[in-house]
Amino acid sequence: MMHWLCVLVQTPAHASLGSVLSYQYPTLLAPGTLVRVPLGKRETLGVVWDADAAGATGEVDPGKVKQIASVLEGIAPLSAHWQQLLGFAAQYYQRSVGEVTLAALPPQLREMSAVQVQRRLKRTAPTPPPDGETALANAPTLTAEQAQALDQIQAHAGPCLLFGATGSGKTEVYLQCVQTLLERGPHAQALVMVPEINLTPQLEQRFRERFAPRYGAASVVSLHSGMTNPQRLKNWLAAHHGTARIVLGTRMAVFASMPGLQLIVVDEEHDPSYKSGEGARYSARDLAVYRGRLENAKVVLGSATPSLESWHHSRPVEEGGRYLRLHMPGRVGQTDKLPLVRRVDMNHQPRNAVFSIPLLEAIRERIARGEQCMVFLNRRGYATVLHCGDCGWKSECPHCSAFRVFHKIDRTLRCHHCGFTERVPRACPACGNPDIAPLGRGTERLEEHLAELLSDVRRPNSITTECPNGEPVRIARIDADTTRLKGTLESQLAAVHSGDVDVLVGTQMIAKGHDFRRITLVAAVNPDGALFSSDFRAPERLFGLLLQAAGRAGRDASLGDNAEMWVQTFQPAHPLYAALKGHDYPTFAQQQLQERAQASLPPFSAQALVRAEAKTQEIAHGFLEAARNAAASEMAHWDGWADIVAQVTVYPPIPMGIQRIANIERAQMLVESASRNALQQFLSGWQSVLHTARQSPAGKGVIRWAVDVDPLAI
DNA sequence: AGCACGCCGACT
DNA sequence: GTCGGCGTGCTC
Repeated sequence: MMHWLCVLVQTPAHASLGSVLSYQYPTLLAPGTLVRVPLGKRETLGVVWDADAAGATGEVDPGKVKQIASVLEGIAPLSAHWQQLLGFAAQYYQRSVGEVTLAALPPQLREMSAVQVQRRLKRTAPTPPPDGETALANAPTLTAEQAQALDQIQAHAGPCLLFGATGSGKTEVYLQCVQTLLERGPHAQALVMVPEINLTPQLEQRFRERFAPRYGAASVVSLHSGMTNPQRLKNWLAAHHGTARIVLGTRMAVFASMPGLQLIVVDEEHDPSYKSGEGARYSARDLAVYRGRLENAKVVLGSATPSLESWHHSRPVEEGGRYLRLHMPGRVGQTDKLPLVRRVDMNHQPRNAVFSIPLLEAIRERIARGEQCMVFLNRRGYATVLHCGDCGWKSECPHCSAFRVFHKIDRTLRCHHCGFTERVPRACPACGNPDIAPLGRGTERLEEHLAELLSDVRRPNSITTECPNGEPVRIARIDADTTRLKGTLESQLAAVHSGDVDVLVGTQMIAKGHDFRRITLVAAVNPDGALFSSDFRAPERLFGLLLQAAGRAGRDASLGDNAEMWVQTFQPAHPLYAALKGHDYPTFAQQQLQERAQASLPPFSAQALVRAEAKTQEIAHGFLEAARNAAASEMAHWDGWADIVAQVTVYPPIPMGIQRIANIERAQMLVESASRNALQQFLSGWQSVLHTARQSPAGKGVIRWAVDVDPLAI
């Protein structure tokens, strides 16, 4: 007697073949069992999802149903909760459940036969028994504020938003939260997520120091895409089998199989890195909240500048809030004084000045005192564009609708979108004028400019004396260009820590996570751009970035009293800067939420985006337009769909911000609804319409299309 | 997505 | 005469 089973396989989202296939096996396999199945001419990894209903009702040709080739013995079936999480993610983000599920498993598992898996499992040394007797590494005593936050987290059933200023000691709260939880039972597990791979090593070190003495070195593992496939498999298995008690990782870790999961921490929850940009465009933060409710695990979202979504969800319960908001305004073990925010009105500065006179003066003073400064500019390279004054030529990228950036260091013009790189022409390629000039400035030019401005300044002899020792000022630059090689970021950061650097110039890269103890001045040279961006989330990001940057200043108590954050702006009266001056996120958030409510923007509405790529803008537009029309003309007449379609607005397609990248034209179309539920239902029905449109003449020439639910950038 | 089959140009 | 280009079509 053969049992029929539903098995998930990895099929692309838009393939005509579904991702849930029927197979046979002599014995009934538990849902969640990993198997190898024949698919076409090859054999592939599959996940048993269910007993086969389609087979039972005769929807598939019985003659076509093949047999499961082998079972991956030794790997326990994935839990029902895990299946539910992946089912939800697939449905919510409009992808096939097979694609999402197989993508959530370690890549190496997909390439291993049952025998190889068996060998691999045997090779894994039996984990050393946890020595429950050894004392934990000394945990610092919590401040009253931290202790209170911890108590409330323990007592509260739903998700918590830990709103804590930079330096308020959020990580210590996470650590102790994890600690209490691990002591609750020998199988309890915690998941801690951070936005970037860069941040995992220091986090791992901190958790290891605290927990390895008691629970063993194997109790803490990381999961992120920077690891080798064998490492990832090893750590995934450790999480799946429960030997790893603490899993640290980036957004992908939200899918880690953790049978004893009891706590999920999402640090820097506002960070856009939690939103995946390809495949299923999931938000690991949102899935963490879903998963927490599903598995009855505690969820802690932490940030000094929460996303407006989370802030809104943590409004008082009486107003409908669903998260508990916990405020930690103080800075631990440091000066209580927050850096003073100073706005420089650039309208009253010499025209085209990059550094205002007072800012430059302030930087000089700091250097003379042996303190460090940090200067931000969110644009790498030397100049944003090369320009010919005679004929008006500009360094456009031939493959993209964007300018190539001038990199002086290797004298190249580089497109930051497609990577196309050429040597800088000697003369204007259009008219031969040898006098082509750089326009706009990036970090490279800023570094050079600053070096000129500070060429007369000499470093002090040591930190303690103010006598110049004759050495010129040292300026370092950290951005994606200087850290391309692995390990360079670490060595550059070390140079800053050791005090070898007086001024650090960089992109937002330097604002995140790193504690520079001797930096007392942080300056944003030209942050105004985000105030006038068409992206309604730009102010939120800017505020977060500036506040985070301000937090880099004065982390050393002995120097903290004069820590300053400088903002050069042409809009000194802008409410964003006013709120920044008061380090007042709540006021800023309230202003923003008011604007969003008035404009019916998220979180007061739900959005999705359909993006299409094609050889021409007309094709991309045509496809989107066809799908849009079909929503109004066809879907509205489907039985019972009129109401749903009526609750949803599909806006006309528009070219994307950067229309063309690497010779591919891109267009997008916004879908909006006051009801998240209606939007969800609409999208699930619309999926087939989009498929049809892709097949129809209008879809001819479309290279790719994708739905992005809850998009971060529009 | 893989991996076939399938029909037209330059090589031992 | 074959090796090989990537165009369309199928996979429980």
